[in-house]
Amino acid sequence: MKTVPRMPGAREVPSAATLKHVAERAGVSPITVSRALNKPAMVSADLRDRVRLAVDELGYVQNRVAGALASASSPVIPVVVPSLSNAVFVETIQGIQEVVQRAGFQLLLGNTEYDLDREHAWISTFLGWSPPGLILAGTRHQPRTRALIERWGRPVVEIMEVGAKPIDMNVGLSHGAAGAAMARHLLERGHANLLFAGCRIAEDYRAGQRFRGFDRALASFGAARRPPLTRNVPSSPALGGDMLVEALRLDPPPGAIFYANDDLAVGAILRAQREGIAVPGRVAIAGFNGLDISGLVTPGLTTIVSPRRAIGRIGAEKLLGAIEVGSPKVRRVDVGFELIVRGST
Amino acid sequence: MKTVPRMPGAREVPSAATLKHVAERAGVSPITVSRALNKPAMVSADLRDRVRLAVDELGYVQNRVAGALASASSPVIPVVVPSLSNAVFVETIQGIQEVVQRAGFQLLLGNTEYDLDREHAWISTFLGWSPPGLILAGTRHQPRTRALIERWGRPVVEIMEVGAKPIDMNVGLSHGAAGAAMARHLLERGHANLLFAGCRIAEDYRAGQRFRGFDRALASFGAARRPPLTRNVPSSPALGGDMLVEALRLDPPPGAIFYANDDLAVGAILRAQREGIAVPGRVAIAGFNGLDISGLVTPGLTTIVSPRRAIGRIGAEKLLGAIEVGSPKVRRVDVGFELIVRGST
DNA sequence: CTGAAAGCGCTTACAG
DNA sequence: CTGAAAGCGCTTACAG
Repeated sequence: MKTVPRMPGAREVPSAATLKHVAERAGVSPITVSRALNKPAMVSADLRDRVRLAVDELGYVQNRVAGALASASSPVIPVVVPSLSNAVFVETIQGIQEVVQRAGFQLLLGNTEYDLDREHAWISTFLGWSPPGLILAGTRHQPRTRALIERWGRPVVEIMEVGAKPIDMNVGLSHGAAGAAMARHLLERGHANLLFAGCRIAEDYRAGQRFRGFDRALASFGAARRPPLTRNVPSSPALGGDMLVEALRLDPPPGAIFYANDDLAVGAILRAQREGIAVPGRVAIAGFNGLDISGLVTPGLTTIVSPRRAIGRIGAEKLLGAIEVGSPKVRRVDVGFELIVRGST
Repeated sequence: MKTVPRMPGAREVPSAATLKHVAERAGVSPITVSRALNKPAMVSADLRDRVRLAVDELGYVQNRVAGALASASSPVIPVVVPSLSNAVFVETIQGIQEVVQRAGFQLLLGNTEYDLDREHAWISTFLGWSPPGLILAGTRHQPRTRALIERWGRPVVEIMEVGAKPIDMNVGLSHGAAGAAMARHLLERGHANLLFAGCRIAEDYRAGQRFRGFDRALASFGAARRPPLTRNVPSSPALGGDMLVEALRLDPPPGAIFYANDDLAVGAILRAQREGIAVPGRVAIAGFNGLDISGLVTPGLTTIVSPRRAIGRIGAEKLLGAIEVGSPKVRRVDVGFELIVRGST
């Protein structure tokens, strides 16, 4: 392989074909090659074919970095999420991926592990890539993060929950309303001493919003309220089972448990089954998210379906729309939720 | 906000602080600012502090694109996987993320949906980002893809299965050996008429390797062999249940079913429970992957644990090692697997 | 430990 | 529909 000579600004790297080489081979200018590749409609069919041929012959791979520097915009969409352990975020990312990939963008993924300092670091790094827009899970950020994004000035979509004042656009659902809906359902079913159980509900503040919506609804119905049962480790089915056992030792024992998510709730049902705890006879169990497996356990899990794939898709579509034609009229989309009642309550 | 004047090569964009602005403010040269940020050890503590201060005052965000172009290398690690629906790849990605993030790299994620044309497209695009290395799930690629990567010449790790001839480095396990181990176990338990059940085992060729290892082992033990039960849709717990029902209608009905993965197998156990099918009395059930939930269903699922998080971690570590100090001696790591015997067999 | 010069490989308006 | 010139914001060796 050829190497470029050592000169100021040069590095010792096998020299790959560049636009210039393709242009020479096709007998056109580099500009024409650039257009044939990026805006084929602007180039005559004849030249387009000659360029295509030269590209194939040379095995030319476009240098996206140079393109991004020259155009001050990269074909990437950064997505910042708080966790990958939770299937919800993975499915949301899939929804985003579906849409942005079709539009020729790549996904840059940042995982904050529910740490707002890390969120700031990710966003700051990502902005250095000159992306045309940004997708963030959540509406809670540090003030400096918000300031950074606002100064930056390009389109942003905050997804998952609908929040008080979005930075730009916002797609999600009301977790407070979801919690309230579950409280009403459990009371209507005649359960008493309702308990909320979740993990890290300070960091996972959407779970906290569900708890507060749940708790306020209990108050409004005049039902007994109690503090949530919490653990400071990530959710898992095994933990949901442990928390069930712990909850049943409380005095009075809960007549129903509303788990912060289906991972926990499914684990509770499996544990109940294993230990012969009657559900919902002794204790009713409900979850949140509507994971596929919630319908397969016995009894089936009553849960609330969060349309997370749709959140990803709609969020990405709004972002792409704003990138292409400027920010839209509708800044907020509440995708709602659906209560699915099954045997567990 | 200020905008730059319209000139050839310039775009109408609010002008953000650049290295030059930071340099002016700190009273040093841009080179020094670059070093203070990227190689702080090369700069005196005094200048480092002045630069830091200027950076904060101006809210300077490093332009990674320009840095990548100048240095012919981006701080990104592209990762190409065949699916995100499968928890296995998500956990592998988490293992990779853990390691590369600590080293200051970002993850570029490509999902091929088990389509090798899309794999080629992703890799081709990713190479245009000048990454220092590449992580690919799988060892099967189109010849043109292999040629592209080999010409490129930087470190590559192929993960998931140990394959015949890695492009560069390889971390995974032998899926054939895993299939054989499960066949031996089921035969030792006295089960007969063993059946393999999976989805899309042509595209998901690692599942195919498990089947072939399983099938060859049956042959070597003189046990009855039969074609696999397959479906041409993605795996899911619900589908595993359906396939159980279908399998039991075969003549002769299987004494044990080895599912291609735990998603299917867990679904089969839940369905068996719901329909009162005795496991393992009427039919034994086994899976592959060792998902957490496999230990929580009743009966517990016999499965093979694939150390996927470790595969991600080790793969990323090998890649970073090769990026820093050149390709290592050990090109292949077989991480092995573990058979976990529970009540379902 | 610090700096001046050159260059990375593209794309952007403008003119034709 | 096509092209010449300038510039994007950094980093790389080299010299001091």
